[in-house]
Amino acid sequence: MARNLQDHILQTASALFYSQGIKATGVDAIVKAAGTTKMSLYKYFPSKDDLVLAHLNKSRDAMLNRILAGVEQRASEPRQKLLAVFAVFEELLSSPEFRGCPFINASAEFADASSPVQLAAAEFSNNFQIILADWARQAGALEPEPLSQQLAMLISGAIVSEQMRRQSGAMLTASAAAKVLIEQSLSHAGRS
Amino acid sequence: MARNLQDHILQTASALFYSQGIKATGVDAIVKAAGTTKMSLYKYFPSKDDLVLAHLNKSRDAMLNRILAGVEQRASEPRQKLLAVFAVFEELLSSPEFRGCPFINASAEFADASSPVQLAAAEFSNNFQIILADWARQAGALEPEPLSQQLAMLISGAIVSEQMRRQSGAMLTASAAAKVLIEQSLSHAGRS
DNA sequence: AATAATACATACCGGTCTGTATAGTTGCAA
DNA sequence: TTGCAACTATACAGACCGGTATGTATTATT
Repeated sequence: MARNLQDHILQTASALFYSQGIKATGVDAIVKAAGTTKMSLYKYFPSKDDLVLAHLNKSRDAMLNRILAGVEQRASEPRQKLLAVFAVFEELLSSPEFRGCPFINASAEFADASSPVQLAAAEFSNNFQIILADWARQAGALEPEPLSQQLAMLISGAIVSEQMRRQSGAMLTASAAAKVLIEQSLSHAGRS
Repeated sequence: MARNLQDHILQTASALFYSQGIKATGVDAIVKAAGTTKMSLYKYFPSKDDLVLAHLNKSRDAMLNRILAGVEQRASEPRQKLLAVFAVFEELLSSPEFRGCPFINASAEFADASSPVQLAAAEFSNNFQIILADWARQAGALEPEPLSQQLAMLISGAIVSEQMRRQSGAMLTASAAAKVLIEQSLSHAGRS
């Protein structure tokens, strides 16, 4: 299954952290689910915090890769990519295992603003928005940053909406709003 | 300060729950901060869960009242009200005590979808959106529900964006997007 | 066959969690 | 003055938390 024990522990912990929450998941539960012992876990991850950060890094990479791959197979032109992102997230939300955004959730669980967890969450948020801004720029948007931030907010909002009330069709409604914002932003660019 | 002990305990707990997170706040900390004892707390709130739900109900009322009052003093016409909501939230975000939305955070802390906490979060989300939909309807929007959902998602998205990266100016950018969406929605209505 | 690395088993540590039991103190009202 | 209710004080129960200590079995390398 897993190439080595370290990866296996991280994968098990990651699934539990996401599905049950980080603070709600004890080290004992991780060890039991992974079929190993605390000693082995603490050999690879000196503390639970280290394991949590590893989980967030892993989730960040997985999420960004999934977004990039999903968009790449759906669209080739920058403008279409901006819309394809919503289709990718629509797919994510429709999974029964969906439990919100790992980073939004982590940010809510760790209140301290100077926590490494908050930093990791902010890092993902930044990376994601840079990707959107690049596409917006390539599409010819006059002001790519505001547009990309707006699209990111629509996606975040749809995620938390769907998290609180399933089957609300939030991402489709968000996608419709995105269409309007993109069109308006690019038509402005065309005029200049 | 507080009219009676029960209210005082609830108020103290509410502040701690919001600023530190619910699971991160122990009953002992609440009791100590309120200057009372566990026995008194458990007299009025049979369990911590009851206290948490009371906190969410209190927050829901406070939030809805603040939104309604803030909008009322900023705008009189429905269309302006839809925009005034963003100004109210902009004010909320600028407070140094801002720590995100109590309901989004609670929803992230309690993973179980059937938890009463999730239900309370969904209830607030519903109430808020009904208010927005009413205004959208009064403003003459052809499809008030999608528009109100989109505005709500922009607000949620701006909240979590600001929570992860302070001073990002998210609510202002969200407000600009709202202007476009409202205008587009109402011009469509005018055509019919 | 000797060695070293890897993982397991089990018991334990101090501390914190929610919740309770028991006893003492205050203030007010009949 | 007596009685009663509200509140306080403190100690404790029982479970769980993150993390550690000690020792053993398995496996691969040399």
